Amino acid sequence: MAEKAQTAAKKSQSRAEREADRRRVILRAAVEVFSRKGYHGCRIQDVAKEAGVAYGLVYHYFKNKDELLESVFASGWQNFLARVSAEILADHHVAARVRGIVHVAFEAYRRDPRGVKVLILEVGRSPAGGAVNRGGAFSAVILAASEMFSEAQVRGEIPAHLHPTLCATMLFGTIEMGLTSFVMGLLDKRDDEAIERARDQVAETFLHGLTGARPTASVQPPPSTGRARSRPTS
Amino acid sequence: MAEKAQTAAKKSQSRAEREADRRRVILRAAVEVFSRKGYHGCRIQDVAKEAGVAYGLVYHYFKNKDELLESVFASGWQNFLARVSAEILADHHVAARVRGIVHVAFEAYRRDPRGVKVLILEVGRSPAGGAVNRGGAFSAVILAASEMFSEAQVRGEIPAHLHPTLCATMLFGTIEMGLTSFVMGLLDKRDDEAIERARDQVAETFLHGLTGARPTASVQPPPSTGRARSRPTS
Amino acid sequence: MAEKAQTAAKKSQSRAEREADRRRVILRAAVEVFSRKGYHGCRIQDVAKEAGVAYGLVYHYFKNKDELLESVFASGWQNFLARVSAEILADHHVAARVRGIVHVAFEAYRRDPRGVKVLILEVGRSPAGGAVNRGGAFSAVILAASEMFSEAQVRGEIPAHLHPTLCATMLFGTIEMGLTSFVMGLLDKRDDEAIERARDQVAETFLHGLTGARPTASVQPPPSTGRARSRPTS
Amino acid sequence: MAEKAQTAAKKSQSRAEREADRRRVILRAAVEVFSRKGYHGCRIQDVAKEAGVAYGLVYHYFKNKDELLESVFASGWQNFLARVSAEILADHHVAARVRGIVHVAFEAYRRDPRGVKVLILEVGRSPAGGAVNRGGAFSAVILAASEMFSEAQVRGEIPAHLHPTLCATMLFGTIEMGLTSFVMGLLDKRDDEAIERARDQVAETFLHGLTGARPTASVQPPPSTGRARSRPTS
DNA sequence: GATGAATGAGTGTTCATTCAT
DNA sequence: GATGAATGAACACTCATTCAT
Repeated sequence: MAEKAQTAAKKSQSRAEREADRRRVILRAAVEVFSRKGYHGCRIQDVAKEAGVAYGLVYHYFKNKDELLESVFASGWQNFLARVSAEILADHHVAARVRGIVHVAFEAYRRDPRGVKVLILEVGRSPAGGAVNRGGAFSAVILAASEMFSEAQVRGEIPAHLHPTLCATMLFGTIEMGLTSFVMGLLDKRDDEAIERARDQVAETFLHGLTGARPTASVQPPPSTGRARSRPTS
Repeated sequence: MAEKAQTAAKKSQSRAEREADRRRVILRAAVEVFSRKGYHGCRIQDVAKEAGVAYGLVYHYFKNKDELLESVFASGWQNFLARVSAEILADHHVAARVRGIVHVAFEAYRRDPRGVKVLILEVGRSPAGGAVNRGGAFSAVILAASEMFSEAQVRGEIPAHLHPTLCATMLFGTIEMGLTSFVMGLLDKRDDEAIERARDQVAETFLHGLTGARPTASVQPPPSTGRARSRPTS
Repeated sequence: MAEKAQTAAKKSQSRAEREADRRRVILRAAVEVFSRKGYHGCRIQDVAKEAGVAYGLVYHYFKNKDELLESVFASGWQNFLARVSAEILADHHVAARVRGIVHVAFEAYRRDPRGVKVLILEVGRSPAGGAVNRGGAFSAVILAASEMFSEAQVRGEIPAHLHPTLCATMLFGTIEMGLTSFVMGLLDKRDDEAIERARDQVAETFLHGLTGARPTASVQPPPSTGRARSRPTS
Repeated sequence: MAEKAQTAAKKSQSRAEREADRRRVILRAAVEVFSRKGYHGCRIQDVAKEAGVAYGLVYHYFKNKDELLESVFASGWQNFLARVSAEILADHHVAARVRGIVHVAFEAYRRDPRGVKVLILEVGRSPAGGAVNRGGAFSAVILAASEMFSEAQVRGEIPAHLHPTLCATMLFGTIEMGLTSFVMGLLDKRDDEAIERARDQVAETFLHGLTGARPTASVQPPPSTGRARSRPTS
């Protein structure tokens, strides 16, 4: 009887949780496979094999291939988006906020290079109007960052003649290409310290320019709190 | 007589030239279609229709779809590569050279936005090891730029602690995202002046940073010669 | 109850067996279609339609068209090969063995004229180095038969000046053309007795020559055992 | 003027003759290519390249690919057919006539192995009703030979119980497979003496059987005339 | 829910044939 | 006549999606 109860408990717990697990496993596999072969270069079969589940099961959890990619994107992006938004909305000098954003991006890469690769290579570049409506989400960050820069101009933190949107895209462009250096093997992706140094260089160069960039203490405090004070601004 | 001359002219371009034309027409059509629907989203049929030629003719000039994309890339990239290389190898202060590179990139965009779009969205981001071995060509520019920055460090033009390769990728990342702003409609792609302003902002921000960017005279001389003097450096 | 049993039976053959059935159905359809239109003259679609399955299913069971033909060949040939080999290796006078081989061939034809037709017309004659490596299997029989004749020479059963390999090819050539007479409609393929007479004539003519051929009792015992005794040799 | 006349003469001669030459060159190339890759395995392009003429020229001389094959067949077969018919119609003992037929076949092979290969592998085996209506021509020989054997039965030269048509097909089957031994590399195709020995064995075995075959003088007189007398008849 | 066989529309590619020069 | 670019129908093969078990 106890056994039965336990089994029941186990199963009742499973019902909801085990399914969520399955879903996560498949999503994870999709990230792996997408990052290896690209969205168009892989078949559902590959994802299923990678996840260790049956072919058709993928369709139990995801309506179709596009939705799978969108889910990959959503699950990866949401997290990133939330963190970046937090940095953007923080009430710091724009330099600190830029540093925070860069920090978040590189931290995401350190934790999940594959996932970042897919976000960068697959989702980030699908042709406009493509299946994955990433434009919206991506634009959202850009817009938020634009407003941040706009606000910074009002505060007199950055020159008024700069186009805020362009500042925003440039920021993410610099970050992205910095990460792409690792993704494409131009820099050693397993060297944590190199990642940190790259992060600092990206932030400082973006802020002070190639000619005015200054070295920073290589180890930064975690991006959560009190950063603004601990990092000297401009 | 004029008629005869014309006929002669027409015939003189007959064989070889007209074929080269056809090839160019198809290549051009491929750029159009790729830029609209992406490489995977379009069929050879679409390219043929766009070019106004028969289905099979595409295969007369290109071995297969992959080679078509590669040719699109090659024909677009070569030009760009040559111009960028010229800037990189110019014997100017690094700031002037950076401005030159940015100039070339935006000029390319102004002349052929579609082509740049394809280069950026399709070729530039195909998964490593993909059919289009763009890695080589792309890496080549990065390396050349890296050396430029390395040299600039020796000359004391930029700080020694910066990683030259990272500088290079950041530069192209900034440029690319600056262009992507237009490609994705974040900025108005038909406003030539906006393009020029964006160009200047990209260059100046990259050189002097967000905080130190200064306005520039909006009209720049062509990137070929005498730029170093006419543009105040750092 | 009977119903239940039937259902059970149906289910007991479920997984593996039903798939093997499908495979066999497709293979059979391929034989039909190949025999009607030839390998090059038929499309996968035809095979699918003949088999009553969906287009893509053919590719579920066979890697491609070539493999399909090869499978047709293998499945048809293996059986025949085994039977012929048994005759070749039997410890009888060479005349008995020759009769056995002829018997096997004609029997195969009687059972499955279509299959034999495909073997003869399609597989047997594909250009050397073709997709279907039938050469190996075919050569194997020839070689085995050659050795049989060689051995017969040692035993003094046939003249020493004959080239054993040539004897072997001649034997199969005679058989094949004998069958081809039916395949091509020179003789009536539905007349079982005609088939038997032809079989005997082939064997006797091969053994004793055109000039020395003698009539044989038209009905032969099955080729398995005791033949050597029941049939007078040379 | 003389020059002109000569040129004219040259050209007037050419007009008809040079075209016939071209035609022959293409036909010859077709034989080559068919023998190498088979009818279905080669493209018109291959034939043109082999012949050293332009792509489209093939279509000036032959209506289409099928007609090309048919012409190959016709040009090769006609010759053979005529010679075989001559042998069949000769007023000799059937044994002499059989020897003559075998002789003709092997002679054809010695002169043009490639051509024979094509006749055997391609034309001889296309599915009934195929593009190449070889059936008619082939059947014609078979029928003629059948009548020969029929007549021989009336004369008492061979047993009455044999089916004349089957005798005919067997004869050609034996010959064909004998030649196939060379075509497929089972015997050395460059050894002229081996070819002669094979020829004799084929004839003698067919006539007197495996058990009754007797050696023959290896060198035979040319197959044209007076053979009947010079070759001892059974 | 889990499985993988079954389906069939879609598409790259080939190649016989035509035609303008 | 000679050339080879142009045409487009035909077909093998893929793979997302469905469905019976």
